[in-house]
Formats: sequence, structure tokens, C-alpha cells
Amino acid sequence: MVQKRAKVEKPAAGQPLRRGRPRQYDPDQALAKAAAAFWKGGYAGTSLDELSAATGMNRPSLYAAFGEKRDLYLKTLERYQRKSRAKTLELLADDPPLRVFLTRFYDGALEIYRAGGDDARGCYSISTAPAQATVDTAVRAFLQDSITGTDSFLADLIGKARERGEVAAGADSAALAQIATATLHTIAVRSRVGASRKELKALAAAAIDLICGAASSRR
Amino acid sequence: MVQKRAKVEKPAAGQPLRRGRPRQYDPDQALAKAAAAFWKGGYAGTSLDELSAATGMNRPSLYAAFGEKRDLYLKTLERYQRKSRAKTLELLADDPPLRVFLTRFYDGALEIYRAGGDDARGCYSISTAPAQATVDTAVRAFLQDSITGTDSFLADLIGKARERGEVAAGADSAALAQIATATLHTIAVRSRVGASRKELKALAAAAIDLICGAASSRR
DNA sequence: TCATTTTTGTACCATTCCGCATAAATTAGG
DNA sequence: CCTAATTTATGCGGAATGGTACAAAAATGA
Repeated sequence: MVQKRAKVEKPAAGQPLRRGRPRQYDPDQALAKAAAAFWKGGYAGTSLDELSAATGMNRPSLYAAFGEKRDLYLKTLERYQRKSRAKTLELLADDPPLRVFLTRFYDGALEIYRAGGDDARGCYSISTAPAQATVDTAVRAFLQDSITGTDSFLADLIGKARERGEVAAGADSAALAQIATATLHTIAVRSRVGASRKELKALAAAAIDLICGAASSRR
Repeated sequence: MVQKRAKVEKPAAGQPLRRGRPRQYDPDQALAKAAAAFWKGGYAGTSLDELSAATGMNRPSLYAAFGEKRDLYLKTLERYQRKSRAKTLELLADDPPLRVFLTRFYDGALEIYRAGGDDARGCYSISTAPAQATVDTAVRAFLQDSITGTDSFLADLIGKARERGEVAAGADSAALAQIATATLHTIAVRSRVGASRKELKALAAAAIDLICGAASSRR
């Protein structure tokens, strides 16, 4: 089979030109493709052949770029986390009320979990990392960190919202944050097994009512 | 290596005696051992050799008893569900208030998820099935069914509690049930990555307060 | 004692797995 | 042109994989 010759992208505009043969892949895009493969099959269920096919890179190139399979997986997890957090921060740009933010937050998650179609993917980390967490301490640490990170991020937001009177004065912001994270987790799992977007949006709305107080939504 | 000869258990007391060589394993116990192996390594990450070692059965016996690897996994999932549901029903024996039931419910889950020690296992189905759900429709259907089953079971209980005045009169019992299930899901994942029992009990208590109404807990 | 039935144990099969060794290809520098 | 640097491509190698064939073992029934 003849290999198609890929046009080499921008030659690093101005920088000292790289010496050897130019790479034919974009590292970040390759990581995205690898993540998609793991996303479907899980870590152990995805072979290097499949990863090679998904990324368009042959085995040695994969290896040189990302290390062994485990390293590659960890890098896809980190990329996912990085992208997710960036996307979440964008939702705060106009400093919205808590209720508005949470609605956007769950909407954004659903956007990712449902892959823009009916092909249910669920949350990448929640769907694939737990199976590996007992065997690989790095995966476990990542997931642990990811969850507590979400908790504290939301706790901070909820605490500030409480100061603005958007949440009951006596509320425990850390506890409410854990409930908000729990809602994300259940949406993650449910979307993996094909729950409808409509149903999950309703679930999110109910959780938001509970967190922010149902009364304040009925004006 | 010399194989230890296992004492044959009760010869089926009274029943028409089985014809051939007696089996040296107890099917249900073998299923439990297999589940423990999958529990740790996930479906794809657990080999037949490991399953064979865990159950003490050699490969052909495993195959004859439970079918191929996938069948074995599905049977461990069903066993887990059966046991979990039975255990949950026991909690209702004395017809407790919703708040009491939910406390027992999450306590019981924690008992299983934390394996009675510091060896974090998490929930069997939530930890292992999502990774497989996109590839195996039976696994996906199982998980889907398991979740909606929990939802409707809890919705029924919450509905009845509302009639008894234990939950706000205007509350949507189905929505509250989904939050209760969400709480179970987050406990499942968190315990998989090593969250402490104390922390998770606090999380459950906060969720219960939210579902039953915090006010009614402060007398 | 011998045939029948069922389970066990050994060993094997073809395939797939991950990782790497090695050579060809493609660039820049001199 | 030639050398150095870097990536790609082919393909190997040993181990592990899921599944099975086959004979020995252990029970019952006649």
C-alpha cells in the first residue's frame, strides 16, 4: 500500500529549523486520536495496533513520541483534564450567578460525554480510569486528584455564591460541592450507557435546584 | 506441583446422586473468586490464567462451568447485582424512616466498596463495567438496567416517605431518587481511589440532609 | 468387574500482545 | 556531495492471550 505523503505544516516560522526528517503527525492531534481509541475500548482493551491505526503513527513513532502504552494513556488523561479545566474556566468569563454557571457546566459536560451524537462515550476519565486505578497507582492518583480538584473548585464557587446570597446562608459549601461533583459523576456514567440528553439535563436541573435552593428558582 | 485434594462437600443430601466425577469447586464461591479478580484488574485486564488461579479451577473446568470469559464476567455481574439487591431489601425489614434507610444503604455500600479494609475496591459494576460498555452491548444493557433499577427502587421509597411527611410535599420523588443514586455513584468512584470511610460517610450524610430536608434533621 | 458419565489435568494451538532492532527516508548544515 | 540528525517503515521475538483436544481420574449403575 502506498503511503500518502502528508504536506508538512508550518516549518516553525522563523525558529531554528529542525535538523532531521520532519514528523508527519501533530502531537496534540495524535494524542486526541489515541484518547478516542482508549475512550472506546478502555486502557487494557485497546491494543497498540489499534492505537497505531487510530493515530496514523506506526508503533516505533508512537513509542518515540509518547513512551510506552501506559505513558501514552496517562498523557491522554492529562490532556483531557487540561482541556476540560480550560473549558470550564471559560464559563466563568462573565462572572455568572452560580445557577447559571452550573447549568453551563453540566451542559458542557454533556456536550463532551455524548460526543455530539448518539454514540455514547461518557466521561473519559470516569469511564476508563477506575478499571485501571487498582493496578496503576499513577492512574489512581490522577483520578483522585481530578475528583478533589473538581470538589475544591466547586466549593470555592459555591462559597462565593453563598456570600452573594445565592445559596442558603448556613450551607456547607464543601458538602454542596461534593453533591455537585456527584451529579457530574452520575451524568458521566449514565451517558456512557446511553441515557438521553434530555433526561440528563433534567437530572442536572434537579440537582441545581437542590444545591441553590428550589425556592429561588421560582420567582 | 502436587494438587491438594479437596474434600468433597455434602453429597447433595438425599437427592439422586450425580453420576460422574464430583466437582471440586463450589460454583457460587468460584464466581465470587472470579469477581474478585475482575474487581481488581477490570474485564480486559484480567487473564484467564489469573481467573484460573483465583478460582482454583483449571481452564477447561472454568469453561465448562461458565462458558467463555465474557460469559463468566456477565455472571459475576449478575451475582453481584443479586446479592446487592438482596442485602438492600434486608435493610427494609423493620420498615424504617427514609432517613434511616438511606443511612443504612450508604453504610452497606461502603462496607462492600472498602472490602472491610484499606484495600480500596470501589463498586464492582461501576468500576469495571463502564470501560466495557461501549464494546459489549450486554454489559452496557446490564449497567443501564442496574442504574434505572436503583433509580426506580429509590423513587418508590421516596414517594412513600413523602406520603408519610418525611420529604417535602412538593418534591419530585423521581428526581430525588436520581440524586440519591448519584450519591451512590460518587461514593463508588471515590472509594475506588481511596477516599476514607469517614469522608464518604460525611458525604452521604450531607446528601441525605439535602434529600430529606436538612431542617427535619435538626430537632 | 465393567461400562457410563462427569470432572480434572496436561498440553497444545493459533493469534495477539508489547516492545524494540534495524534499515530506509528525509531534512539541515557544511 | 557528504555527514549528521531525526522520523518513518518493516518486521522480528518472546511472552502472553483465549480457547480447546485429549486422556486420566473418580464417581455411579449394572
